[in-house]
Amino acid sequence: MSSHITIKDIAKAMGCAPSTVSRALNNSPNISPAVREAIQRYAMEHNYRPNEFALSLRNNRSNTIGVILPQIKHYFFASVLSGIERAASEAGYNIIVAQSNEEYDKEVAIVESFRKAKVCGVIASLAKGTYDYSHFRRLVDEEMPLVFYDRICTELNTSRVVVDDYTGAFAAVEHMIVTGCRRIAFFTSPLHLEISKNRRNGYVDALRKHRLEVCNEMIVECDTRVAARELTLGMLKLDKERPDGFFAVNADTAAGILYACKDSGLRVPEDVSICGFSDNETARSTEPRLSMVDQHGEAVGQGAMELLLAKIDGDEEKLVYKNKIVKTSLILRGSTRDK
Amino acid sequence: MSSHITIKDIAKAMGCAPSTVSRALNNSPNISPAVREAIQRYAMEHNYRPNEFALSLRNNRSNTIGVILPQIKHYFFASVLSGIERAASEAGYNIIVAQSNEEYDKEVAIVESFRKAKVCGVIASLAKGTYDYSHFRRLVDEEMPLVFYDRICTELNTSRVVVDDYTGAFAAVEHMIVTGCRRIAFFTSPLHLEISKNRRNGYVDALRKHRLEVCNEMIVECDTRVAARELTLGMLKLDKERPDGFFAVNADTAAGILYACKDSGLRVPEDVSICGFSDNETARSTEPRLSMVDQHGEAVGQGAMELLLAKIDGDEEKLVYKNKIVKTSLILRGSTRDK
DNA sequence: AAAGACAACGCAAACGTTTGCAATGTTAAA
DNA sequence: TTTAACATTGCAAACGTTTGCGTTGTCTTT
Repeated sequence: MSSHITIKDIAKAMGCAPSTVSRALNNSPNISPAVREAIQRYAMEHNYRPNEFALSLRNNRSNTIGVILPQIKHYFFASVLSGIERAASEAGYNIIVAQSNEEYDKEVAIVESFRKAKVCGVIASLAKGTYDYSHFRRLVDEEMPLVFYDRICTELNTSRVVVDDYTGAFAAVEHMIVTGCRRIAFFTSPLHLEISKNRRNGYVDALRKHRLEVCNEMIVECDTRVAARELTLGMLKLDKERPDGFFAVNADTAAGILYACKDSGLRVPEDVSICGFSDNETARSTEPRLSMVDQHGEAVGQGAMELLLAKIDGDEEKLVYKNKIVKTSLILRGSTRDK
Repeated sequence: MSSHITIKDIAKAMGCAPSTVSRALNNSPNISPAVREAIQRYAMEHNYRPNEFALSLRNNRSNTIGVILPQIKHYFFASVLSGIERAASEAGYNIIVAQSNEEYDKEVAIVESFRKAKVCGVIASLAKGTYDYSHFRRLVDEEMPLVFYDRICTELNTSRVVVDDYTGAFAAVEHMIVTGCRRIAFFTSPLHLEISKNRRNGYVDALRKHRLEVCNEMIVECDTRVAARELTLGMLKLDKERPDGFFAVNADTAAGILYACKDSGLRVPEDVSICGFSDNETARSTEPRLSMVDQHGEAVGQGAMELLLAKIDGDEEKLVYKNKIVKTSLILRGSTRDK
């Protein structure tokens, strides 16, 4: 009883051929209005739903988009996924989701499973350990629409969505300068990463614009809370030369800095300003709460989906790759001073 | 060239019928070993992959499991999704993911889309606004394997995975008692929710076990940081009667309590102990960091997947519904005292 | 009135599998 | 040597669609 009605059933009931039913349901002009309406009404009444497998088999493509995330639990990626899901849902696509757990092998396996599932597009962010891109290259060779976000692959000609790291960092650092900071330290993740470079450039250019010295000792590779705490305590002992502002690559690091400052008896933001990249729950949970650069993960996800749809739908545009840069915004909270 | 090879292609190449190829690849005993091996070798060499659509069409079921989340961005749900993804991947299933955004209408639409996609099972957690369960009831009526997690539906006969709220709360409160607390307040989400009731019971029973008074003024409905802060400030003014311990329904609330205590000049944990339910980033970001009950979201996800697979695979077991209760664990950090 | 045009519909193949059954060929038993 | 049994393979239908092409039938045109 629950078994779904098919086009053949309708054809039998209406005394016509399946092809007629198909055309009627697809509003083909070759079907007389009377018949068409009768068929459509019957289909409606009997809650006809086309069988997706049959459609997929015939069109050789599913109605599905594959999404690869390095880690689902990570707030930024969860946000991106949320944005993708929303956009996909609006466009009538399903998404199948898989996480690489930052493992290259898993990433390769995922790509393979997506090919098997014949998804009609892939949205991906690279695992940290991925240096070989041949699995993605195969997708590109097969003309599978592919969009990278955040951790993009610069070797491949695909659309990309990235966060405006440079401008975000620039704005944050400039805000600290304008509100009185003169010696701003920068805690960064490894500088071979694209995002680190861009954020560093933003930091440096903001200093230069305001004619502040760019001092190499102020730029340190440090992106965990524990390390940040230690490092900060050391830097604050510099007494006269101590930083009066910190710009951190992520919220955890910023939190470590914050607590080190408080331990050192410094007031935040009166004595020291702190600002970080990548807003998340952590930044909203300290006291004072941390001023942060918001990456707008959901916008990234939505942008990726839009680019992907453009490639899926577009015909001649299929070969044109576009980049989208999602603007960040500076969320001012208690760890920086007001103007 | 990239177009995949089919069974027919192999048949043509080997000079036999497609059915023979099919049987050979499926290791049917009716095929002579020589032919079978030749075919398998050919298939292997030509990287044959069965067409999933054709399989799905024939079997009338996809190789996919639908997952419904209230909010992907929420840490607990992201953790659950991560667990589901891992388990599904190991079992060879794809997952399609959709979020209800706590909206009833969206949830209904998702269920419908899952039916269209003919997923072979559904894992779901209810949206807050869902009081009518007919969309899920339809799934059950159609014998679609269905498992609820966390926000379960008690009206329907399905497998369920829940967190052991009672024991988790009991353990947390008992720990505070054992380490010296005598007046413990409980900040809870609305008590009509199942989880609230269970946690309250754990709280009450722990007090009773240790012959402490259960005082109604100590149980307050409050589950946001801002409200918690206000409320705590008020309670701490009770001077002699002030609480010396707080148990909060979530991390945000616990953070609000923490900062109110510090504002009041009380030391945590020396003067006041604080413990919360649902560990997440927030709890790891305060100073001191918050002792929390960890819900083991990934275990919840994995458990849900296991129950679902049991229903999908099991034959006579298909109608047996099982419950799984995931044990919590108490993570002791700086907001409670040691024994 | 005959022929052409056109509207409306049906036939059948195709997408890639699986599987019940029939059709071979081979071997063993009588 | 005949027959039965069995191993091996092929045929064809089925899953639910879509679509090119052929077939009707009606209407307009000359």
